Amino acid sequence: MIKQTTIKTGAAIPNAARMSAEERRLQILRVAVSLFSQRGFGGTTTKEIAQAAGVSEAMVFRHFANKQELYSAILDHKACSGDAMNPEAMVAEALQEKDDRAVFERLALGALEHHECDPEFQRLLLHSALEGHELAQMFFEKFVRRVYELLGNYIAERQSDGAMVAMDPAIVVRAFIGMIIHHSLNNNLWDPQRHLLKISNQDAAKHFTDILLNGISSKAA
Amino acid sequence: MIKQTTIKTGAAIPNAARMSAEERRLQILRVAVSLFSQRGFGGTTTKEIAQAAGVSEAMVFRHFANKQELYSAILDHKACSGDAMNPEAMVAEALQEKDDRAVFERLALGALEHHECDPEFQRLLLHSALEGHELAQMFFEKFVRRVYELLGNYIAERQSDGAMVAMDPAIVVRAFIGMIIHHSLNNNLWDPQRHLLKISNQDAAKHFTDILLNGISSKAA
DNA sequence: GGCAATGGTAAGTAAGTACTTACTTTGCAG
DNA sequence: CTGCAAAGTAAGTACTTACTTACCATTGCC
Repeated sequence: MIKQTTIKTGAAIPNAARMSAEERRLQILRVAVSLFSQRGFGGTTTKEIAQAAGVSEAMVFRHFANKQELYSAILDHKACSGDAMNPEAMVAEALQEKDDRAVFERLALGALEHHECDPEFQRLLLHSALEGHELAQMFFEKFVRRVYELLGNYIAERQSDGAMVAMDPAIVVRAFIGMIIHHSLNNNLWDPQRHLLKISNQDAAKHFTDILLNGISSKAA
Repeated sequence: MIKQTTIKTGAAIPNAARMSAEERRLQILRVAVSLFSQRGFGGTTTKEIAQAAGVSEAMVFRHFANKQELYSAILDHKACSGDAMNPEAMVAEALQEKDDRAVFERLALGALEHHECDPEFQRLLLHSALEGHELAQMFFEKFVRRVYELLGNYIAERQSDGAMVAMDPAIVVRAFIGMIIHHSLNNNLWDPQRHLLKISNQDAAKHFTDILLNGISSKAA
């Protein structure tokens, strides 16, 4: 006869097994990511996090000293566990071969795919930027700045090659990043049903690159 | 002898005069705009709003039934009292004359200037979009959609004129709006010190239009 | 000058909020 | 089997929150 576990208290899932500390920590982190990205820091209560994780509130505070530390742990986790967080590696060979199209298109596609398969990240980042959290600033300094330098240097190089018209590279980078980020933001935040524009990431990356590299004016003009 | 008003209770400014209902309502609205744009809906307390307005909390609730209504009133006020909220009028003549440069540059400059002189608006809009407030959706439907249609139709027309290469107009619009919005967002949110890019609105509008219309590839290529 | 209407407040209340304490259960090494 | 550390909880605490009530003060009007 199987010894029925005494279910006095309502765990979220009846079969919810006892977890190791690390498992539980990660699980709390995961549900907190989801909640914070939906409602922001101020809009999410520790009680909700605990309920979503199927544990009591006390467990949240055993694993994280306070709400702020939980929030920081999340941003740390998200910002550092970067899969698509290494732009240099992503376009290294294209840079060497001076394959303009490959450089821009690959970067664009990388970003678009990343935002698509992890939409929470963008929301989380926006929330923390609006709330003035230091880690948003850190992400900006550590990642965005690098992309500006990487792309900016490449553009400067291609300009002196005579392959691109003279213009502050930073403006070009801003224009290109703007297309990509704004497109992701539309997909994730403003227009998730894609009423205004429904397009695959491949096509988006291709067309944004087309616009940047070739412009939309006809060659005949 | 001037009859000294009995200052028992601490109004923010000692000389704070008694206001008419409408004045007070607008004043509360103004300070609430500032606070909500800084901290968001959940992050702002009615007590803070009252203190910033130099009145008791009860006054806030005399003028607005509850916090949500105050928030709605703000978004209403911001979205409707549109000065730069009429894109059609802004570029009407340029559209008729088919002056591509004027159409895009004027629209860009209008948006950039608006975002610069009213940075709270962008923050407020982002907060409400993240929090899923219906008025963010409404703004999107009422304003953004109109810009897409306006610009999209114009681009389609110019394409059939043979003046622009064939490409889904919506993609072009998204690319262009992306440059502008993302630039404003950088200036207002991510990089207010302009470390990455310091440029006047005129130059930004001009260069973004350059990139969109002409592309950055040299004509010699 | 009296007096109603209106601008304004102090002091609540009930329901949260983040966070704690004191306690119970469970797996597992010896 | 046993004891003990670690996973877990119920029931708090001290404080804040949105919102209310019952009352005061100033103003313009007759």
